[in-house]
Amino acid sequence: MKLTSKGRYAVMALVDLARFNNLNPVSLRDISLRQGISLDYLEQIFSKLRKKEIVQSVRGTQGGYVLSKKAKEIKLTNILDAVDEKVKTLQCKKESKKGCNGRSTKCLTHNLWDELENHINNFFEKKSLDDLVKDNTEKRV
Amino acid sequence: MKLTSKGRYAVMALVDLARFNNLNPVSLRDISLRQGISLDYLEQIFSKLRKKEIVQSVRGTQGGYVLSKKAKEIKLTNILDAVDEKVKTLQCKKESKKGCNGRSTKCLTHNLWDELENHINNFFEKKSLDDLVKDNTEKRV
DNA sequence: TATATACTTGACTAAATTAGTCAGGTTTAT
DNA sequence: ATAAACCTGACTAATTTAGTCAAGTATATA
Repeated sequence: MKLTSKGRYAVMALVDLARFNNLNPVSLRDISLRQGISLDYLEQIFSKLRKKEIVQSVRGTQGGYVLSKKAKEIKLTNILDAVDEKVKTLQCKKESKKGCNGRSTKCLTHNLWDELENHINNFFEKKSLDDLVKDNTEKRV
Repeated sequence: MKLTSKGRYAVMALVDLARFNNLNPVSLRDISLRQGISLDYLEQIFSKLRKKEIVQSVRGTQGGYVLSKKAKEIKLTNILDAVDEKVKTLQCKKESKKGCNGRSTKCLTHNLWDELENHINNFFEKKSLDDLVKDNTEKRV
């Protein structure tokens, strides 16, 4: 089980953005340089973040991205959701009709994966972008 | 982020095994049929479980597998560890020397992934095979 | 208004991982 | 003897990941 780069990058980029957000739009180029993430890849990621209204774009020179909401209101769930980085533990949900509907001996562990999903999502619900920025500034002070 | 089939199968198979463990060794063929998992794949999985001393094999006719310890003493961590289904959130740990050692602005989110790892592992530490078997028998009664 | 900066979009691809299959074994109860 | 069951290693198709590449559009500013 792993968290993929796309999800990590999205969070890293947004923390970076949030720290400079007060003043001007932040360009992907800057984020790319600071965080060491490919610019082209960042563009893909921000396209998704924009569609989910987590960031807003400002075109043209001196353009870039700004947060659509306050950092406190952006939860990790929102970010990871936006880039399709969901927690998937159950296969049987997809093919809902077959097996795993309580009758058969299959999916002895159905409840377990549900619990796990909740457990993880709970973590993501609690953490806001603001929490992460604070964690970081505290550490450097 | 997803839990792969190997991990799910390992847990499913062991819950199945644990339920019949009292009497005789349980053959992979039976587990394969009951849980709908390919026999060949189960053999790979059980090879790993055996190496980590979670199960013991009994060869020959009427052979199969038995738990090495009591179900209460087998935690989910142990199972998932055995089949290499660890929680991997951080890439930067691998290439330890580069970046992410506190100096650079990289890895603003380092602590976050650590926290997440702990959060998930905590869940796996608490759950024992016995818990899962009980959950299941309770449900059917 | 020319131009550089920066966002926008879609197609493409190499590498890695996953989820197995396949083909051969060896062991042992009956 | 023989069938049931474990044991091992090599192989592979499909999927996912982590990008790259190309060709734009929008706009601040000199």
